[in-house]
Amino acid sequence: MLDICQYCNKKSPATQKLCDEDLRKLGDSCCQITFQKGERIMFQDAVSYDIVFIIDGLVKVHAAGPEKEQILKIVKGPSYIGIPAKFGARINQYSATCITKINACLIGFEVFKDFIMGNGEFAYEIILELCRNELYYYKKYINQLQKQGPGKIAEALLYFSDTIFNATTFELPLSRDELGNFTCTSRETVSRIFSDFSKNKIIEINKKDISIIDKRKLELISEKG
DNA sequence: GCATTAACCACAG
DNA sequence: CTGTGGTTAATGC
Repeated sequence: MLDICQYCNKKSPATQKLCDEDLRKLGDSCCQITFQKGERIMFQDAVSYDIVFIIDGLVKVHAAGPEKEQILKIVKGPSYIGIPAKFGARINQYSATCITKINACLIGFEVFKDFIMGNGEFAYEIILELCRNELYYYKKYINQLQKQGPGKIAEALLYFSDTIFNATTFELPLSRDELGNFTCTSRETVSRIFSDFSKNKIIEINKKDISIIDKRKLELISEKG
């Protein structure tokens, strides 16, 4: 039982920097859980307890706005999701819901903090992940403010293709409504742009199965907004 | 003015 | 939940 983390072959880049003793300490505070699709793993407005590490699977990070729930990010494991929650505030500022079945580790905050305090390499890996996140948000911020519909959708499709699935063919993990929310347009706009892209042979789409046919064109649309 | 873009509404499948 | 059509409002020639 104490060795669960030592022999785990799904360590994050940060935990790979831990020595055996620390891994044993981590094992004591860590518990691995499977969540089913649709289950919520973090609740906005609840007290945050643990750092959540997604081993595999897709998670939707979202928060309540004045009118509706806003999808902030789609996260693919391996990735931490509870770090800003726990370090930034006592109360969760966002929720996280599983899009697919996922495996996750819940890590005790104190232990996690001890590693950051005591292990520079561990801390460095965590900072790397947080910085990449921040840069991603900068980019998404500009995308959403300055691009028109087709640019936003193209951007999202490329994101799924390049970052999430590493494939030109994939199953869209969101409904049209959710994709509209994620890209800051409406579900109707998503529908129209999809059929438009399809007519112009940029993508092939059948329900949620998407194939990117003309990636160049998609990149062009995304760049030009 | 006129064209473009996209949200909102409504209705059908 | 989706796709489509009409309407409306904002914005830019």
